[in-house]
Amino acid sequence: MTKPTIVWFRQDLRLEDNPALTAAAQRGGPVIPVYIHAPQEEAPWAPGGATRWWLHQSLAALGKDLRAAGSRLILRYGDTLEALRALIRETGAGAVFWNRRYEPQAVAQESLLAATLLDEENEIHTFNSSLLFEPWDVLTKEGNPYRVFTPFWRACLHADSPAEPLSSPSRLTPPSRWPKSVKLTDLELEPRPDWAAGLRETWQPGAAGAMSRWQAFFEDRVGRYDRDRNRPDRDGVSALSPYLHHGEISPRLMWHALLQRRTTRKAASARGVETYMQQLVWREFAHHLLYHFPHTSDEPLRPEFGSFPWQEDEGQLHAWQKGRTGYPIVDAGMRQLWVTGWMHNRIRMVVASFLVKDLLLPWQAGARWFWDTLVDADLANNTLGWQWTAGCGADAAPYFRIFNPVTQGERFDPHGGYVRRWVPELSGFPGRWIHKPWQAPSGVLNDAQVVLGESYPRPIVDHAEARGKALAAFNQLKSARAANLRR
DNA sequence: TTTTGAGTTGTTCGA
DNA sequence: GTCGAACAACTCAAA
Repeated sequence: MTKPTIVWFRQDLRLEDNPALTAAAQRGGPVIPVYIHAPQEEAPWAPGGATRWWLHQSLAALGKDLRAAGSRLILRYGDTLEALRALIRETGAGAVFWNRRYEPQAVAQESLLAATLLDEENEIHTFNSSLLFEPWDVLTKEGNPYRVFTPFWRACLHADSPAEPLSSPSRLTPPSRWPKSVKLTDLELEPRPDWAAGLRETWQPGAAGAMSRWQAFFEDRVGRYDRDRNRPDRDGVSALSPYLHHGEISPRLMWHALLQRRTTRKAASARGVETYMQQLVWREFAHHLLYHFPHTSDEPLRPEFGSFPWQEDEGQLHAWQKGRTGYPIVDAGMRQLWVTGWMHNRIRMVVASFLVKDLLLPWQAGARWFWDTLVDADLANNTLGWQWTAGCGADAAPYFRIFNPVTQGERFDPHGGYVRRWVPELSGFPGRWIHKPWQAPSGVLNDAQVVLGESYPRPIVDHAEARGKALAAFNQLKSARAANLRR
């Protein structure tokens, strides 16, 4: 009789297209699904508050899905190696299967685990469930990792297609006796005091929620994604990022559906489909970059940025975090993040540019805040996004590209619907002034019952002035580098 | 080895 | 109001 196989779940919280689970099921013996909560092993990037809330709901959903397949989800906490050893001992399992992760801490942890477990005469198999391509497979002709998106994108399109998605195993053989599991609440993932009301109203974590959101997006909206994706006042994006991060939907499943749609549908929707595929490849790019440049979650990819004259200002950082900068589009984004654990991508760029270029605060401070507040907090995506904005990353925005928060607001939230939704004290403001209330005539302010500096803040910096300072700071960096080169 | 073409997402200024 | 140019070189990837 085949010994039991342990399937160690992490960021692959689904049954469909889960290679480790399917392979374990195909061995024919009992399958023991387990999740081990060990945040100390992820330091300094242990899951933040919003992610932990999400994880709690997702583990509940995964447990339910496993029960429907005749199985269970065993929960443990503490040291991962010890937990796996204990399970092997308790169940007589002879093998541990898992889907790989690609972040530096996870890679190091996995190689140590694999070596130890192999040494103790267990069978180990690892799989790829989260990426379209392996980071070591997409390389330039020189054999180096790509640092520019467009050639990376072309290389992905020309590479062998990722494997077809696997269907869920219909039934998982249970062990003769289930090992003990702690209760989900024992993992203490949910916040106390409970601040998660906005998250609950916004999201349905878990594979079922992922699939219904994906299907709605794929049927109705992906065809005009190229046009609608920059409009935070519309439902133009897929909002699948938290599901992708936790592996509740398979990027391969999405990729194959998109590829097929691109070749069979008319040209009008092809552009939307391709633009969305590029977003999946950006996610891929981010993961490959962090794999190849593991220090970049904390340090700039371009070393000269190590001497950038970042400021330190707790008050301004706090105003940014809480959405009280006086720039409505920035404040709307930061409050959407605080309430829902998510922010529209266009607005992420706007608030990030504001932190880094208007306030000259270090991108790491922004990355850390996002890490704690986003339900989709993903080390690779977060790192790429912030380094891109700051100009110190791969294929980064040139330093003189400084977003004007008023222009961005007027262009992408032209009627002010997004601002009114998230900044209720401006809900009576007319569209013409909503992105620059400090310029509004006093009659407009009176009608909207807004007293600047009281009910809504005045701008904490003057953008034109801040822009000048940022350009000067970047110039300083440039001359410092030139001096270094001469030395 | 050298050369060449190209690079997610912007803003401002002046004609 | 609209348009093109300037912003500033630099690095990457491929031929």
